[in-house]
Amino acid sequence: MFMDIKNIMKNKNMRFTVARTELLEILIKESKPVCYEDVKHRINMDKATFYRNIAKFVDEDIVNSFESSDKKSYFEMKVDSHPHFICNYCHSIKCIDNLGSVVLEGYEVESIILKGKCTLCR
Amino acid sequence: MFMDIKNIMKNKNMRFTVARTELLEILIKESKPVCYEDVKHRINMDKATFYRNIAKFVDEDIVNSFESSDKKSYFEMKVDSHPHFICNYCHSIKCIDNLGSVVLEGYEVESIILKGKCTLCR
DNA sequence: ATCTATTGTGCGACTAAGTCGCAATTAAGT
DNA sequence: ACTTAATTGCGACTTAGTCGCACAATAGAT
Ligand SMILES: [Mn+2]
Ligand SMILES: [Mn+2]
Ligand SMILES: [Zn+2]
Ligand SMILES: [Zn+2]
Repeated sequence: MFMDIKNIMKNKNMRFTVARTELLEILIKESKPVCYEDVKHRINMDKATFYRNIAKFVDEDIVNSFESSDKKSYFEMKVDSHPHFICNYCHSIKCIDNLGSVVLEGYEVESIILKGKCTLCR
Repeated sequence: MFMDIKNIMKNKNMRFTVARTELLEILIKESKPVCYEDVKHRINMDKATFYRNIAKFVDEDIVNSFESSDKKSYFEMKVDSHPHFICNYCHSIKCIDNLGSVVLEGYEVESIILKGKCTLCR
């Protein structure tokens, strides 16, 4: 795992730093998308450092991002890309595995977000 | 149309005001989701007035809302609800009509957002 | 038509997510 | 070890959206 991150960095021509290692470790371990607040709660990382590294990860296709109904951005590793359900009422985010593939002529669909009322809220 | 808005307000037990009429007229005429900036560009309406009225419309199920990749909220009349495609690169929003219905067991899906690369950006 | 209770509007101050410039630090190749 | 370019952390800044409050407008009663 430690070695994995070092290799990812090498492949993407990015320097192997403590901040990036800690951030990627959280993203890899976590099974849900995380926001800056989530990361800050676990490790000491500056806002700017977080957002700049995340932007680079997104740029390098390592990480996916989307905006939730709580007006914050959430981030997740891009491996095993899947849809997400966001509750408009409690703002919880659920990863969805059992949804047929959605194809849209002319567009390159990178992520799918379903919004509505979750199991607990209805 | 003018009468329609008055009736909507009556049915929802909301006062019939100039601000609400102007805002609903824009939402009804517009064929794309709009943000505050879009509305401000067309009429003189205070931010607080806009967001408070929009929140009420959303609450009363007249209007749908979602967050775009430009970190702004967009709003659209709830009639003829349909999915939207948001480009992660140019942040354009397209209304999608030709997509099969998505059903998710246990959840009440209110809106569907597809994100990715639009026709122009790829 | 006027009066009154209640709701809506506009303004300015505020909040909070995210960005930017800059000086200090660190990674990585020689 | 040395050098150079990339990265980090800090504080200032930007901007979408919220809040409190004084004033204005609505809708119903008289
Ligand atoms: Mn997920
Ligand atoms: Mn639409
Ligand atoms: Zn919920
Ligand atoms: Zn585009």
